[in-house]
Amino acid sequence: MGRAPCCDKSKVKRGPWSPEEDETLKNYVNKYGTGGNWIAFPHKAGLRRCGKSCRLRWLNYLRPNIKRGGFTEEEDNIIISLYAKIGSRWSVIASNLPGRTDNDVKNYWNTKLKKKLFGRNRSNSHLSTKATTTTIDDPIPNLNNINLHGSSSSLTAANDFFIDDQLYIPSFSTPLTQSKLTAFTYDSYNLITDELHTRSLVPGLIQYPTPQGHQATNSSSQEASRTISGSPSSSSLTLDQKSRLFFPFANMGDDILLGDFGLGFADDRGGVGYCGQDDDEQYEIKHQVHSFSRCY
DNA sequence: AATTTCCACAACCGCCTAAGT
DNA sequence: TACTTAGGCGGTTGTGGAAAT
Repeated sequence: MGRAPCCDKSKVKRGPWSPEEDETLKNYVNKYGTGGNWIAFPHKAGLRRCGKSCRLRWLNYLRPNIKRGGFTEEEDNIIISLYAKIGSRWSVIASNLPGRTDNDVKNYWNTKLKKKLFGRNRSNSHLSTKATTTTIDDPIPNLNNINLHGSSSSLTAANDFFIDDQLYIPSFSTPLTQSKLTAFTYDSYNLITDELHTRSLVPGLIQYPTPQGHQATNSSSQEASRTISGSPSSSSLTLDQKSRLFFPFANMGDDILLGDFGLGFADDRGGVGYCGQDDDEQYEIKHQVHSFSRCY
């Protein structure tokens, strides 16, 4: 049995708010406040609306100091950076943007910013835009929703997808509108790196492998369940090498977004350092990092 | 000019969580 | 401790206007 509805849908008005309703809501809140009970609010204020609807209308449009439209470059960068770190937690992202609401930020991301970054347009709008699906045109997937499987033993085609038990790299052609993700397994690690280095196929990312059999110590069972197998030995790697991600074609100073990990920048060798203080922490972080994106 | 398609965004739905009892 | 409930949140849908055909 489902949850009881918060109000009788047949007795409340739905759809767009009229100026009169807005005025009634505003006047009541200005006089008496919200009363701390949105469910009882519409009755007290004389509105034939669901309490949730009143709350949303007030929070997103009628309360003072709401900014509408006209996102600045700086706001764009904050959204992009936070999205890469925490995914689609719009309320958290919005809390970092004074005057912006979660709904506004979410709509802005879905309709403009994502396209601005990844170049979706009418000609390719057939590509999925479902937020719960990680698609080839969305190089910063929501890590909470990733549940994609597939295997590939060699450099894959762009549409061959990945995730569990595999490392993968995003690759970029120029311009960014051609961005795509390319997956590879540990088994194909050498092949990939050789391809990247010798043929300069695409600007991309190389991640050093974790030692064979190493498992994340993360308490999350989802993360910990990602057992790495078949990885080449890393005994020849120095700690410095192990602690870096390599963007062999990045320019020094390039900003690079690491999904679920944060913002880094390429050093003079195109490397991006981990934040981890010790081996275990670095490996733990490594297991959490599943997406990468150049930030333009 | 009429129709269709696309886009932006307001609003809704349903799930989760914290607080109250 | 278990249950109820309102608030909060993210995903999705509906709608009006703009653009394309």
